[in-house]
Amino acid sequence: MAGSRKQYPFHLIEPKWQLTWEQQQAFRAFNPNEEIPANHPFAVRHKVSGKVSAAQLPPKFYILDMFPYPSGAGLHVGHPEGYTATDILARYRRACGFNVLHPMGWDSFGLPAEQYAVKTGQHPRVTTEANIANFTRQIKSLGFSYDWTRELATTDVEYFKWTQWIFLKLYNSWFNPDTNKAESIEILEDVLSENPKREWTRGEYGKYVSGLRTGYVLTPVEERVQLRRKEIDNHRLAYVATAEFWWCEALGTVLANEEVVDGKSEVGGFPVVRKPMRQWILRITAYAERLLKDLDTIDWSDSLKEMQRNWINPSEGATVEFQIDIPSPTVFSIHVFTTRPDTLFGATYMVLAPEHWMVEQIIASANTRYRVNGQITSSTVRLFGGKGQSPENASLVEALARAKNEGVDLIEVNPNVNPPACILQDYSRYVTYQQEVSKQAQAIKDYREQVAKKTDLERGELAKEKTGVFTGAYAINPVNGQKIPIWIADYVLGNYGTGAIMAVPAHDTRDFEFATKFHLPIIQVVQPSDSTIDWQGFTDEGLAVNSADVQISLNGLPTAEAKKQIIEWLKSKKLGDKKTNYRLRDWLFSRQRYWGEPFPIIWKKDAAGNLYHEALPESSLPLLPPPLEDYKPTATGEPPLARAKNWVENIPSNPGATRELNTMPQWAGSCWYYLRYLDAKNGRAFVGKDAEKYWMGGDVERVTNRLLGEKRPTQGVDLYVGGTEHAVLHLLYARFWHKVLFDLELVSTREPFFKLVNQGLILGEMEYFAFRKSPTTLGPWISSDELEDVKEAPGGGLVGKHKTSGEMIVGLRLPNSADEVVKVGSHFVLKSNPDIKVDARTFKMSKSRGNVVNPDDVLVEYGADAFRLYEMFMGPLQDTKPWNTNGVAGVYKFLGRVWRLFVDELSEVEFEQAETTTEAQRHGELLNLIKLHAAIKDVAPTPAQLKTLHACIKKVTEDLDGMRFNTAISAMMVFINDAMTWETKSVSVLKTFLQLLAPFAPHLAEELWSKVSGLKANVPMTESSAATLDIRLQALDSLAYSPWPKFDAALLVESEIEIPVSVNGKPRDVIKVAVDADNATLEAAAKASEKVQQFIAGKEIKKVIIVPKRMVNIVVG
RNA sequence: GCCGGUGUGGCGAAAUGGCAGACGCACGGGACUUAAAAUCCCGGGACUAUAAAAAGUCGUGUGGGUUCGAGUCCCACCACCGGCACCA
Repeated sequence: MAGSRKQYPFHLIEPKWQLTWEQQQAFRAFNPNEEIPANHPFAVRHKVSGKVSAAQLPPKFYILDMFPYPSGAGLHVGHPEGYTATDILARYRRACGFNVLHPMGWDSFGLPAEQYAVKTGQHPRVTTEANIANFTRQIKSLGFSYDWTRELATTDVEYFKWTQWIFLKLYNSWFNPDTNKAESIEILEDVLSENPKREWTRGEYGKYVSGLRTGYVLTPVEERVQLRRKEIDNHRLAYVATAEFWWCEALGTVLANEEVVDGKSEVGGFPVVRKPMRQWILRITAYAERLLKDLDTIDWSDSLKEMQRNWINPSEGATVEFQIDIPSPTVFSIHVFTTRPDTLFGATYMVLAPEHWMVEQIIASANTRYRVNGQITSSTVRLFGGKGQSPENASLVEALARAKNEGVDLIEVNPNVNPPACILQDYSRYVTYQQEVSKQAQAIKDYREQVAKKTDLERGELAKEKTGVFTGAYAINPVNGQKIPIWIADYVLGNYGTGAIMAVPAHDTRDFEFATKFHLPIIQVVQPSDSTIDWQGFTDEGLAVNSADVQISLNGLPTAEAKKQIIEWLKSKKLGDKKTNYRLRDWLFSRQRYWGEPFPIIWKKDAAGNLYHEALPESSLPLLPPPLEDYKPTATGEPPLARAKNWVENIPSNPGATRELNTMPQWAGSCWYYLRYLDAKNGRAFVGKDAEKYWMGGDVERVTNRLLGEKRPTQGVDLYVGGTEHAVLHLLYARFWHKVLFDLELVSTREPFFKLVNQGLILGEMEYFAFRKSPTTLGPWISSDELEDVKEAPGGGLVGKHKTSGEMIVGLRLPNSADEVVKVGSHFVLKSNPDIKVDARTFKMSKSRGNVVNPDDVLVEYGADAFRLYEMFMGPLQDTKPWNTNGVAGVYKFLGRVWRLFVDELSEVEFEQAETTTEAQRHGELLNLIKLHAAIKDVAPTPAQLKTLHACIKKVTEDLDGMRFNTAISAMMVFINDAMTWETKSVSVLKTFLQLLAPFAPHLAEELWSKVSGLKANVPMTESSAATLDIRLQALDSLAYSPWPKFDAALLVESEIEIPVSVNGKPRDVIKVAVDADNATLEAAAKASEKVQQFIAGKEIKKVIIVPKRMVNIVVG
């Protein structure tokens, strides 16, 4: 194809129209009360200008792309796939009369720019801006109708100022479980304050009041302040917790889980250790239920919704409290979560996660003893809750009294409950316990160390065998009083449920494996309905057996009923309750990076020396990152920001305080960018209220989409298109922030994205592989059908197992497949040796494979319109599909046919000659040399032409509504194939066709539109100045804003139609009948057919099925 | 293992339960040309049969079922792709 003659001068047409659109600001979207210039095509089309209210504007259509990370590699062919789809729909909706918002921006914080900065010392902003410039050039060269006045980058100071502002909103809010929404933290502050502004003692805030205001009256003031602060901080939507991370001493940095392989750093293979670090976390789990439920209100694909559901993953079950059997001063009971409370009778042991806080308590409990003889000692008081505690507590007084009376000599105090609880224990039992636990203490310690070294992967999918150790302690099964051992094992995760389980080995696969390995008892409590199934390891539902005690019996109950009854029983005994657990974890929100939004947080010390955090006021935003010379983390593992000592320690408003050193993750900026587009230049708010209401459809009056005539409200972004890689994280995080903003009445819709479509992946071109024995020594060829389990091999080839010999055979890629491969029958073989079949397959595009297609190259050769058209013609938007350069040539040829339908060949030759003799700058003017084709005339179209046109309008319109771009394009090809045969071509028909083509190939359509429009000088002259007139003329006849054509069904009606006739369901002939022929006529015509006669002659006709206008089926015996 | 999706020519694909393969690529043939490119026209599911045409049989991953009629609906299975994965 290279070097061949151009199908049409796209190299001149495309820049010309891109410049025109930019100068006209043709695709600017207007907000309510924004000044609309009278000569803008939007003003002309909708007859509005000046400042116009939301009610006077046409209905909105917000169509959004997932904004890209501007990487150094530039645009990938996958980006324009989604962008073209949204652009086609934006242009279509604009033609339909909507006020279309179609913006673009940059998700520009990110690791690559920072890594480059670490290497070179250059500020990441420099790289980022260069990359944005390159992306902008590439995207603009594709002719998308973005409103560039709303462009934003998450790294813009004026943008991340508001990202920080939203963080402050999260920091200053808490989730009230009673109202099921976020509320201002001020409410909680007031509830807990010594002198509340309101009386909060009753209603939903009662528990906080009694917990902190009345329960701690005896503690000193400064401690009360501290406790209150702790209570408040523990409720914020943005909170601080200490979590463990992989720390690599040699690299001086924290590593992500994926960067750690086999306990060593992926880069360099240095040792890594788990290190606890202070982190910011967002309380997304509070929204788990709403994030799950509201999925039902939005129009996303099932698979996408399912992915989100899986991620949140609710499981319904119950919590159960197990008392610890052994005397211990601080541990009284362990709570577990189970989805099978009905199997409680089968719980034969318990397992704690190795990192469970109670494990330490168990070890510690063996090393301390508290013995009292009815006397208050200093240690009793310390146990009780620290200095200042008073022995006046009723529970303690009573316990002491009983200890004296009953001669029991040990008191346990649990200060973890409020008020502290006391129970009596037998000292001799305690000693036995102590010995047992001490024996296990070393094993526990060793095991925990061993587990800490494992990666999540090793702990999870790679774990072949269960491991664990006995703690020495026992618990009591509440339902039957059985004493069961407490183990620790890493198959129980610390961060799910309560971090502890009741093990029911008979009916849980994992517990069964563990119990088998460690010889723990296995008791059947569920009977499978099919008695041939072994009950051991049976995890399905059945009937409860062996599940009775004096207090309750579940025997004979089906699982569902057994669950219900046991939960009721647990509830009545205050030992447990129904509970839904979510797999969703809180969102770790801080990163040890430079190139991210700094937290508007400072750290202070109170009088007692306790560190606490405080938010900076909104007025201090934006908080800029300090300039640095070295972007690496410090040697002590502090984030890079710690290098800016002056910035960190010298805070004018807060002497003595220090700044938070972490930054926000890349997800932060992308959580709300779709809101900023609505009002991108607003300096006073993250988004203006009117703009937000109009574009998000939050105004109740306007939720019914007038133009679409749909009853369903279209709230939020009307269409959001992007890749599946963001199916979970980005889309979940953004929904979470949106819901918080909704609760705080900062946005007016519950969900951000009403309709969402995932574009499919574009794979590389087809590659062919031939197999041979020992390829390095050019061994004999082996046909691919002699192999099985053929897989991708490192290095880009394939490897498979020989079916008979079992030998591993390597397949090498054939670099010149067109020359080396030929098709024979249903498969490909080597040209040089037709007995050898080759393997043909496609791969993901990747740098290492060398199969990446660069859009710039395609554009040079075929132009933007062909590129756009091809990406849409490849197949359904959502499907994964391989790239095929020949396919681009195919649609390019189609555009050439469109061009040749319109233009005069001689004038084109003239143009081409002029191009060779004229200097390059003046080439654009030469387009005027090209004349319209002589066959195009201002005449009435023939009925046949009208039929072809209206069939095309119908198909394209319906396909656009259904986002079936590939079939819309084939409909246009059908039109062109037909139109090429017409002797005279009506301008009106061709103009209408250009309107259909315009969303897909806007440059070519505009160029031809301007040419055919010149044919009809139907615009009346006015007295306006020449310049205005020129713009007005353009605006009046703007293709982008010309109303979308409507098809006339009456024109599509045929007088005669062909319908198939089948005999016994097999099609035998086609008959031509009048369109309104009745059934009798159809039947007669069918039977009269000669071909049909051959099959029905002499046979009994049992039945004739007639579907009017569709088919006739004759059933014979 | 669990969940979701997809299986149709050599390839990308199309078909409200009603003529399977529209449209395009690749391929083959022809026209134009000194020639090539470009363009225009024609032909392509497999098999049987035939000089050719007509014709027939089989065909939408596999096996069943519903129906006058199934790529489409139902049941079971297989393969591939994607997500989750010791989540109690």
